[in-house]
Amino acid sequence: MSKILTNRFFNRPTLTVARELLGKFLVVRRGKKEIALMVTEVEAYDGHYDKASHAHRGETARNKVMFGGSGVWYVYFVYGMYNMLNIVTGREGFPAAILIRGVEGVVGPGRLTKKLKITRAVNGKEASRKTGLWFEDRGIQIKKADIVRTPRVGVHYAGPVWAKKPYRFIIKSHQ
DNA sequence: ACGATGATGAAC
DNA sequence: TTCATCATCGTA
Repeated sequence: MSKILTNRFFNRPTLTVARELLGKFLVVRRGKKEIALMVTEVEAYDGHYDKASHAHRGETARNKVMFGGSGVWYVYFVYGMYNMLNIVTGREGFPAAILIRGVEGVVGPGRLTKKLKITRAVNGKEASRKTGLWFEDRGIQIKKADIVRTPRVGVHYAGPVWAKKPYRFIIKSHQ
């Protein structure tokens, strides 16, 4: 039995959602087929005060969906090559999102979007069946003891404090 | 260790 | 309008 995750799930503290997103399934529909892969690695970007977050310098054309309601995709293009897939969390007006860094069999945020053909076309759209890209709870529970937390990757610019925050969550058996 | 490759945002 | 930077990855 599987349940589609909605605003109800994402409209909570970002770190809580990040931890609970491990073990859930990212589902992408292509034609008649649905591909479901378990989420194994994520990173939280939490609030305008988070110096590693795009939202730290205020709202811009790129990051505006982070400031909106939760349960919405935030996809941006970086390094001239890669789309990064995020899901917006927290209440409207509070800029936060979770970067999906890895799913079963695909490690790395750039590889993930490339392999699943996820582009900025879904930016600002709801994570739902209608969009063709969503999350499901398929009953798998990841125990706290089976989760590793580390600093986030590639955020040296955030300064010593924020670069070291343990906002990256990985399923131990997938690290 | 480094280059690919282009959008972004801040400075000018 | 220019310019440094970038929530990365493949090749070496």
